[in-house]
Amino acid sequence: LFILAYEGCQLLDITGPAAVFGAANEAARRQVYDLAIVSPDGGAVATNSGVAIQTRRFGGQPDTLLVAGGSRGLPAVTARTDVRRWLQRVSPRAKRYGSVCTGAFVLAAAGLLDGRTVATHWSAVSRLASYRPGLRVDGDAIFVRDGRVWTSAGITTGIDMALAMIEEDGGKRVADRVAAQLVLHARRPGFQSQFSELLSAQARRDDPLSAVLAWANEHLDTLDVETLARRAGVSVRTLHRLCAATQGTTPAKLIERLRADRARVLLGTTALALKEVAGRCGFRDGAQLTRSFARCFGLSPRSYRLLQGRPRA
DNA sequence: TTAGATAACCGCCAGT
DNA sequence: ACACTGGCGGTTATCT
Repeated sequence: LFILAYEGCQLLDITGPAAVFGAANEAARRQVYDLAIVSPDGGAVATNSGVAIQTRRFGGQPDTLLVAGGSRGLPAVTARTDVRRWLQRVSPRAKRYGSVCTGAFVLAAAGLLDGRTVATHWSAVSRLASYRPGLRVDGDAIFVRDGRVWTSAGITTGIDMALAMIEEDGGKRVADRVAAQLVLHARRPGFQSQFSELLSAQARRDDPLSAVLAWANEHLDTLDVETLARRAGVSVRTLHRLCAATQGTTPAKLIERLRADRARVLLGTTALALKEVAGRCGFRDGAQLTRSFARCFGLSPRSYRLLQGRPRA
């Protein structure tokens, strides 16, 4: 199992999955995964946080190959023809390959994502979609599996994806045990919105709200506090208490957050008019969306879109 | 911007 | 006694 690192890549994209596979080895009491961190030139590689990791030069045939994301170092790796050629040679024979975060650009540059549906960091969704023709980006998922190709969204979602790989290899029980070992209270499925991460991260403990929140996220139109309470099978009063205790917030704020999250995805990945975006997220109108968006993110939908349109990883 | 209308919030208390 | 729930109603926030 190889993870491709490079100068300026994201440290957690490497250490997150590495910790998960390492924990799987410990749980199994034998080396199920033979982990190697590789890089274009080998040796010590400085990650974006300044922490250096030891690597060896790429080469050989992995059964699983993951590419870490990064911002500064990304152009340099994607430009390396020797790395691209190696990726193109080993990926057809790998059991699976994929990326974490913006690592998708490295695979895309090698043409290995053509015709696939993939995930990447939310700030890079539109840029990746236009990077190669015939590449579809799911801007909402935290990770996507398309055949042998696994791609995950921002940073920590690499951990969730690694767990899903372990589940594929060793079954649900093994994956659950690894998750428990790492004190990840609940594993997140790939289709979960990357913008609801805050909510779902809070909902990791098996609290009674996580299920109803997932439902809420699919029914953002016609949703209000009373509907949510009915769905949860409790009174409005109790729903308030549950929200305060488990999420540290109120039901209406939770709903608003889900709506604003959805709006952020649509604004970043589509050219839909504000009014249309508002409608799809359950806001009454554009003005409502603008106010709510500002409350949640501190800027207007329009400003957000302008920022999105200016590529910067 | 303002005001009247509506929805959400939460302390309190009684019931289970 | 304890833990929890649900309804009431005044206050506050948000919407139109």
